[in-house]
Amino acid sequence: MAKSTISLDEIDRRILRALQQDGRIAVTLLAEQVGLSATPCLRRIRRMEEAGVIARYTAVVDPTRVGLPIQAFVQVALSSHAEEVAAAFHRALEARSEVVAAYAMSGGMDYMLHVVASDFEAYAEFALKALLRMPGVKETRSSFVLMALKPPGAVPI
Amino acid sequence: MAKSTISLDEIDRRILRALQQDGRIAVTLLAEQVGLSATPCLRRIRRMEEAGVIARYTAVVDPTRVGLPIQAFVQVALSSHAEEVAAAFHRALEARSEVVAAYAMSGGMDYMLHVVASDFEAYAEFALKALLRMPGVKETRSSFVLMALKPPGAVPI
DNA sequence: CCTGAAATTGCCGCTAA
DNA sequence: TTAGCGGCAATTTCAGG
Repeated sequence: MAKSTISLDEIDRRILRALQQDGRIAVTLLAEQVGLSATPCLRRIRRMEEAGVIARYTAVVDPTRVGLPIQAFVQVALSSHAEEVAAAFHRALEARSEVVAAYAMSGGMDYMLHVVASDFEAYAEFALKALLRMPGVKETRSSFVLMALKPPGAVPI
Repeated sequence: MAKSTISLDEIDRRILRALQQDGRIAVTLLAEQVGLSATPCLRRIRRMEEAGVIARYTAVVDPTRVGLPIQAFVQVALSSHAEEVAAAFHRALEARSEVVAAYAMSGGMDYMLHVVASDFEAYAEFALKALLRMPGVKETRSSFVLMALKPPGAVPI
């Protein structure tokens, strides 16, 4: 896991597509699909893992099935952009597991957060007690997910 | 993969945590970690897969390493909320692989899209030629990702 | 292609309602 | 007693050299 872009040929891309579609596919089967034998196929996978192209493997858990039916996107503006304030805010985000993704953004608001919660009460607790009290937070704007039309999926390769 | 919420005990949750952390972990090892033998552990995994708790397994590909360094969140408002218009819009979204995630939202804007692109030109092409011409689209507002602080990660269980 | 390890399945035993 | 759950052991398939 390091460095910049490495070059990928068509076979690498096929491997990535297959692994995005099924992260637990057997290497043997995958090799067959991409027209390789298992050994070189595995070598390519390892190479992409080490280059950070494949960041990790994960089971995609449906939040609505595990008691987390509330999802929100929250835009956050900081009052200060001093490095120290930003760093403290980042640490505060790291510590909250409700925040499943966080991005620094261009434009009016400084951050975009993706948050899950078990109910509105839990969400309110997070928004009012945790988020608004994080270092430097000036303003937040929450929008709730009504329906996931296209759940986080594969990157086009 | 169907139905509503099934009940999960502490062992199920441990399994989910481990599988979110490493989607390719060997069942044998996982079983050991959660204090079971492989057979019941695998049975629980299968049960959660079938219940849709585990939606799928995937390799997490870093878009910046595969030539897709531009990411944006786009809010979209439709001019009509007629079911037919919305359905056509949903289909149009499905067809665009740049759209890696899409949600119907509460509040001012109707949708939130997560979009990846190879460069600003490609993004502009998508935004102007594709998105703005999708059925019913009235207004869009794009914000670009400057940095992923917390890349899409595990749901807290 | 080969060897050890893992996944999977059948079968049995235990426990609680 | 029966439904549910866990474990052992045998078999098939896979990972990695």
